[in-house]
Amino acid sequence: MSLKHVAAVAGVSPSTASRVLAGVDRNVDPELARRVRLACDELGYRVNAAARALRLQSTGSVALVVPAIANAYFCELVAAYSHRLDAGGRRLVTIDTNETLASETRQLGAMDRVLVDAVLVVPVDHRESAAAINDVMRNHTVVQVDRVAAGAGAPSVRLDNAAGMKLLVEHLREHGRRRIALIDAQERSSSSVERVEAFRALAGPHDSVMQMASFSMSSGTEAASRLLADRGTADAVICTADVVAIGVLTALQHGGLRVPAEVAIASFDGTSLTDVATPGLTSLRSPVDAIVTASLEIIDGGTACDVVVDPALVVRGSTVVGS
Amino acid sequence: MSLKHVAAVAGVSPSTASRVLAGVDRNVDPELARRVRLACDELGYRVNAAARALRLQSTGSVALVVPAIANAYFCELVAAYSHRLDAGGRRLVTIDTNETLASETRQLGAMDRVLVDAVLVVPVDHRESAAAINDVMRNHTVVQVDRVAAGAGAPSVRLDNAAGMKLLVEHLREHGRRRIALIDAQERSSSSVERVEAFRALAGPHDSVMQMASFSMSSGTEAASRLLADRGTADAVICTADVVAIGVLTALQHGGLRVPAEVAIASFDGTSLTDVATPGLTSLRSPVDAIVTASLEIIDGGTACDVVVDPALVVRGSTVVGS
DNA sequence: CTGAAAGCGCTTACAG
DNA sequence: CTGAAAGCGCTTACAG
Repeated sequence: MSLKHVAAVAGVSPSTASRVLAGVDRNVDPELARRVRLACDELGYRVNAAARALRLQSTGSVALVVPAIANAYFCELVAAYSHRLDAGGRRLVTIDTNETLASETRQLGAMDRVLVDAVLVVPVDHRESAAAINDVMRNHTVVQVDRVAAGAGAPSVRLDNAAGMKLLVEHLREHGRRRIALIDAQERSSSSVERVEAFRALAGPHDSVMQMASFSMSSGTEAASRLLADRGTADAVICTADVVAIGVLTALQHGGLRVPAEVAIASFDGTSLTDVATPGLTSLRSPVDAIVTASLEIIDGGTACDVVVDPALVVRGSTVVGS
Repeated sequence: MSLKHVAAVAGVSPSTASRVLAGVDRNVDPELARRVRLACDELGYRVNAAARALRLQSTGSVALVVPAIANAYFCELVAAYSHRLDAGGRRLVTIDTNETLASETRQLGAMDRVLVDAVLVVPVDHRESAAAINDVMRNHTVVQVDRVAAGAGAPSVRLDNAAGMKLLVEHLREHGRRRIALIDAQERSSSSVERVEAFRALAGPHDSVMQMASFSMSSGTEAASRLLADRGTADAVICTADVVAIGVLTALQHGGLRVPAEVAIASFDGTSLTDVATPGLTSLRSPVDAIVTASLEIIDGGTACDVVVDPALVVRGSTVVGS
């Protein structure tokens, strides 16, 4: 099962066997190479990951530590990183921390059992996540993505949440909305903190904030039932995740409210979910490709900077009739 | 950065330093232990994953290779495995193969760069995936989950798809449906093959099958628009994924069809998505916990058997008024 | 072109 | 209780 066995069967030294398998060093007698490959097939040999990584001091893998892949936005991030790394002969391993600090701490603490060159992390908590992140940094290149933890020494790539919120609120104001309900979740995440703060700064006396348990469609339906309970309180809704917005949209419609006539709905993220509802969902498209590019550049280039990317407002029928 | 440095700073041998850090072997002079821990903190030392794994011949990690985490069912699987392993001091690393054989082959081929003890794989293709799976088996304990590939030598844990389809069809028939449209995707997956085959065996002259591109809500909305185009063709829909069913349900309602009065909708999976729509979605609840338990038992026990689990029909308002 | 040797960083019998 | 030594499986200068 080891290279030594293969070499023995092929009648060569481990050095030669290694050269053949690595594909490096073209200068190997074709006949010997053939024997090595034959021996591999016979023995069902596969190189040992740990030994190889120990020797090379590198792996081709990157970890992405996300709070919850059930959130469509993180799904999109996973897909984008996975695709990009795959194209470059590397791979992504995703680790879910279930939006809990305890699990995040455990998972980051155990990164020394996972073979990766770098760690991309979406911190669960805007304060408490710092310790675990600083810990992983001892061993790994780390980049904070989408969210940050105060006191964490890792570079970051994130959205300009304040600018995004401003785009959404101004868009709704332009269309006459004066009673906007912000529906948020995971209030301990830095993005929530930033968004809620930006919203309050722009809010008028009739605007309000509602906190839900999680970024999920069911949070959306639950928020909608509260909204329906005091019908008329809100003439617009902003969700901090489009997966929530989809739930809100369909549930409000079922409750008999006309969208956007009676209630306008808009959200952050702008994943492909914005297409599935009727009407389409006005959202803030996150430049996922730019985020992926910037964070991988930090990892590969070793430059430790903080990058802020701009969202773009995409107007659809959920806020403006016929869009 | 290595244990040798730590030992040097603490004024002990690497052996002693290792004993202190591993926590094993309580018989270490408390004073030496203190010095070792101090040195660790000072130097920011963290154990090297590759070296440790090479020495111990084991890691505490398990890989789950899924076709697409955008499918809510796989999200649920990820969450369940992750939670269970986390509780046992192990961890899950998830790898997405994007429902393509090429990516799956690359990812499985590169499992020798990822540090895991075992690989749980949901094969993309019911035939072509076998080669890559047999390859990984050289190095790893492998279990096929949810789908299988013909010719793959790995044990498997899966749903009784034929029984599930029978439950759904009979339920719809009992409620008078005679024109059932089966909406499927990923027809090269073993689960699709089994489900479509079971459906055809039960199908009458007015039942039909529609194949979509992917398991996503947008596939559902697209399928719905086709259904609406020839209104009256179907009086019931079975989706092979509930994420698709949610798309179908909301889009059909927007198209003016009453559910379940004019069209009944039911699906496989039974994830938490079944709650978010109105009416609730009748579905075949997959026993995710049983799947997780069975597959981890195979991994841990080393027993190589094929396990088939039974789905349970959960009736909601999408097929029977008021359920 | 090929092989013997060193070494990646760790852990654990083994001897003291 | 502690340390010197061996070895996990691989790769790559180095010498030939």
